[in-house]
Amino acid sequence: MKIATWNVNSLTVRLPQVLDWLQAQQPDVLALQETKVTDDKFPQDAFEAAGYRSAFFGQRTYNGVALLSRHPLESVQRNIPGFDDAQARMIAATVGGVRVIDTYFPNGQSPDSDKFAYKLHWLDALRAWVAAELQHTPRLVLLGDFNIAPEDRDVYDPVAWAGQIHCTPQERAHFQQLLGLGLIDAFRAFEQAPKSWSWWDYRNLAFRKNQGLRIDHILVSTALRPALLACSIDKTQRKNERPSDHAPVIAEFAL
DNA sequence: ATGACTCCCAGTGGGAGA
Repeated sequence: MKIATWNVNSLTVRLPQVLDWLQAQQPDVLALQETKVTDDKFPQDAFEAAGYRSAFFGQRTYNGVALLSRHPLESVQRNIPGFDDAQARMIAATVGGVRVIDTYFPNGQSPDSDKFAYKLHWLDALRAWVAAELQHTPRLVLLGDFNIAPEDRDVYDPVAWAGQIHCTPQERAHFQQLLGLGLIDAFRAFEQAPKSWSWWDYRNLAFRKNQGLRIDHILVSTALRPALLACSIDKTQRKNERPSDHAPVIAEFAL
């Protein structure tokens, strides 16, 4: 079983690439972020023709998440229960007995902004809910665009980024608290090349210079860890003519 | 370097992203 995540930065713009990628990679589940489409405009038929069911939760202009799956999507949950949120940032479903939680963490803008306070509150709510979900379904995957670079080795220039958004001690502490629930960073469960990123700024020829951050993650519960076979970032997508600024991350399981 | 790019909604510019 192959489970992947990809921030597509507008599904309207990226739909042809997503369809091509599904065809090439044949993931069982693909979690999308920043779809930026309302539910009435979600391209459900195009995915169905490609062999994928979908569950989606979007809004105009910003945010928006969706799950594509070759298998039935059960117990679909949109946004964090009990957390009043005007932004579409989470969708979860159970696929083959695995709870799959697709998240688009708030960006946070800068540590002194209201958006940063919102990010921290959102993280509190997410952690509490994921803890409860783990009790209910121990086989769980939490994946998506976390907008957190967990360690200095996940940042191309850790000195320049020290204390900046994505790299603040508060955000990194939250990431560690998520791991503390009984989750493993799938990418770091295997040997990886140094300077592995999942996002590169569109500006400054950042991709060509390999100046990026690793902020897209797949966290796997301890109950599912024995089945985890591999985890990788697909950099080839960034070489498209009109790429997303994020690359897909893929985890493979013996399931 | 106060920037650079891309997307969106807009409308001949500006906000947001990360």
